[in-house]
Amino acid sequence: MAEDIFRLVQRSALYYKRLMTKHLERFDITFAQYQVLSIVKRHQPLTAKEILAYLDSDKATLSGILSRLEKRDLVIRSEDKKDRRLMYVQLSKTALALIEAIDDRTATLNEELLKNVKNRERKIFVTAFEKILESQMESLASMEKEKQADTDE
Amino acid sequence: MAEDIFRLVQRSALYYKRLMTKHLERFDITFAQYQVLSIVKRHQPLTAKEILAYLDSDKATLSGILSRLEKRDLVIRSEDKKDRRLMYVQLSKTALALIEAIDDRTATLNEELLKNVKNRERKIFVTAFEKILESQMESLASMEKEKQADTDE
DNA sequence: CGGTCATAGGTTGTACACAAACATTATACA
DNA sequence: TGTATAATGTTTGTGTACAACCTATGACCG
Repeated sequence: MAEDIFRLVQRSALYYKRLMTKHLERFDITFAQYQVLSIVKRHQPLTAKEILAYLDSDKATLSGILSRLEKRDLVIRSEDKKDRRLMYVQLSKTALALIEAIDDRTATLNEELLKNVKNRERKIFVTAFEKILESQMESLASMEKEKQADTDE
Repeated sequence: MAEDIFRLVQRSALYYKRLMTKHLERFDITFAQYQVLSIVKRHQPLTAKEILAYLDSDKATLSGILSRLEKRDLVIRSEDKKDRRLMYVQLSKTALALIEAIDDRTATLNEELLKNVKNRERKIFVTAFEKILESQMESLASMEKEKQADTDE
């Protein structure tokens, strides 16, 4: 039972990623790139670390994504004059137009995917999901702690 | 709203993968490898294609996973005498013992993650999820069809 | 039989997830 | 002020997702 639920989650996430990938194909960007560009658009200018907080992804991964985006002139990286460890990220004009063009269609697609789920169900769905997420985060944290203890011996 | 729901799905899938990865670390196998080994254990011997049907993953990905598992003597690949295109996969004795050791703990972990979600909620959750999955599959199929049409011109 | 087509699987190339090691710059504090 | 420590990002290496291409084999049909 519990196992089935997590299989559903995994599967749905996989399908969603595939859908978005196909959806974004004609704009020639990947799902991960789109997510980064969306965050940047909403909060720019912001640092790599701040992007990570929104996406909770990994700095190594993000670094690669930003490099590819920069190479294609979709983002501009510039360092902070005061704290030179910081990298500020901004969208290029091309990217801004691109994201705006995509966002509408994405919203439509998302609604389409939920068309058979009634509002009442959605609420319960979200509530249950939030509880699961919380447990997952707790579990992750306690596992990290264990590992820490192991490393310290 | 719809957007938030899919963010939840993505996030939960990500966390689950991280959790399982940490959980499996000490057995020195990855989540994907564990999934493959589990399927094989339950249905062996079976062909690569059959594994794909259970996991709905990709043959290229599976091929790599099986190669790594074979190199570590966790699975045995052998071709069918009658139809020499087919590759049958079986677990080694080591792998069988390994999976049995892991499965119990995994079930416990899964239940743990759902401890705050009541049975009634679970049912609605699963129902809603199945509807979403169905829409996702439809959407994917129609996108594939579009692409097909484009290719054909 | 021979030719075409379909099927099972592997190979290659790009992007991503993530751990681990690294470089650079800030900060704390003796 | 100097030195240890922390914080921000990049690099490198392994495994995975997936498209596109390739190989070998089987199936069908004239």
